[in-house]
Amino acid sequence: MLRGDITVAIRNAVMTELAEVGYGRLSIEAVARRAGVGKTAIYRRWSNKLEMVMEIVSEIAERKVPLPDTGSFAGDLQLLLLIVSTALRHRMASQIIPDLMAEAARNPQIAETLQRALRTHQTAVGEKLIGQAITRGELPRGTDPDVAVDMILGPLYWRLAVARQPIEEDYLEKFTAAVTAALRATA
Amino acid sequence: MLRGDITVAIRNAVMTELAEVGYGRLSIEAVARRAGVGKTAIYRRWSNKLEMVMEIVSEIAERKVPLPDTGSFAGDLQLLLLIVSTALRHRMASQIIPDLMAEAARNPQIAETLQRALRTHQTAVGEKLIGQAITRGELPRGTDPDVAVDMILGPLYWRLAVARQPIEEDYLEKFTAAVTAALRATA
DNA sequence: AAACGGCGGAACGCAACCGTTACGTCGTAG
DNA sequence: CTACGACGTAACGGTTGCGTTCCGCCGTTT
Repeated sequence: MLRGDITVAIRNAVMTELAEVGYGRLSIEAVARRAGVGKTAIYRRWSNKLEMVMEIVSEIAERKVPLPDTGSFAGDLQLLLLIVSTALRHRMASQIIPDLMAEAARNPQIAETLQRALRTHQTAVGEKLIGQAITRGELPRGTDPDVAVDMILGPLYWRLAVARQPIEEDYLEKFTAAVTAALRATA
Repeated sequence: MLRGDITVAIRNAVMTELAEVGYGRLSIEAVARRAGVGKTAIYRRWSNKLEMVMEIVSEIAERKVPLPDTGSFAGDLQLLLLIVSTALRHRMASQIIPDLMAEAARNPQIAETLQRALRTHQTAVGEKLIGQAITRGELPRGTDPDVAVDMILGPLYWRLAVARQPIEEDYLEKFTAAVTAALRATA
């Protein structure tokens, strides 16, 4: 029986190492070193760097995020923005996600794993959010959830993970107003 | 005198290699191999992998892009979207940019180089675009160019470089309408 | 008490790169 | 015609990582 505490130590080490040096330069030896573990313990669990990283990352990525339902679209939206922006501010997310995204452009297996994890949540959240708003009459019936998701997550991701600019206090409010107006116009 | 054709061959090799394996795994030997050149030719020009990549990338990144002025905001916007989306569809851009972005989270020098190249263009385009529209009376005076840039580039980058979904015909139109509505609401 | 199995540690042969050096070739400037 | 300098090739010693193997330790199970 594989020891659970060792597995946990390895998982943590992989995530830390991933944030620090990225997938490309992540080495099994460094993971073992950081976890305070023999290489054998790792190879007893996974046979590859790729397999190891994918198993660990997708396990984390598939944790369900509770969908907001505050009673109004503006409330839902602001809460969602808050959740996403908080998540993206964390070092783990803001370093690991872009890194794996870049890697996904090269490795189909990474791409598939990531896309599944990401798109599943994405469309789920988008459709629920937009659906609720339409039911409430806050958005026109023809609103495109696809465009909506892009208009919501895109700027946030851009600003936090790409441009790496801070989000000031009034930004989220302006942004909420902008997105609401934008979505009404897509119908 | 260093031979120009050799320099060109190296530059091309670096870009190709960068797209193929990413910065983290890019090796001088591989660049030399691909360029059909000795390692000595490379070390005669740059002393580092970092220095080499930075010099080459920033040279390319700083090429000026003509700013659109079609006479109307909708026209400007649609042209800009077309330019950016075409650029991001190219393998070079869609692989190298996210890769360097991810790397920038770790390496301050890469971050600084990239940010300068990116933000310079970004704010220039944004301010010109928004400024023109305000002058024409198409957008209210208080329109925030900062938010505007995020609302324009964010979704595009997200969709093309992150989610890697195609952009259908009617998407750009819907998107143009959405952005226009969004910006009117940020004042 | 004995057997089992996961563990860390150490070492294996192999491969890739690093950054540097020495050498011989070849085109061009003087 | 000569001298220079950029070039490719090859090799250097050193480092890092791969994936594997063997060992001895130790807690659990039986």
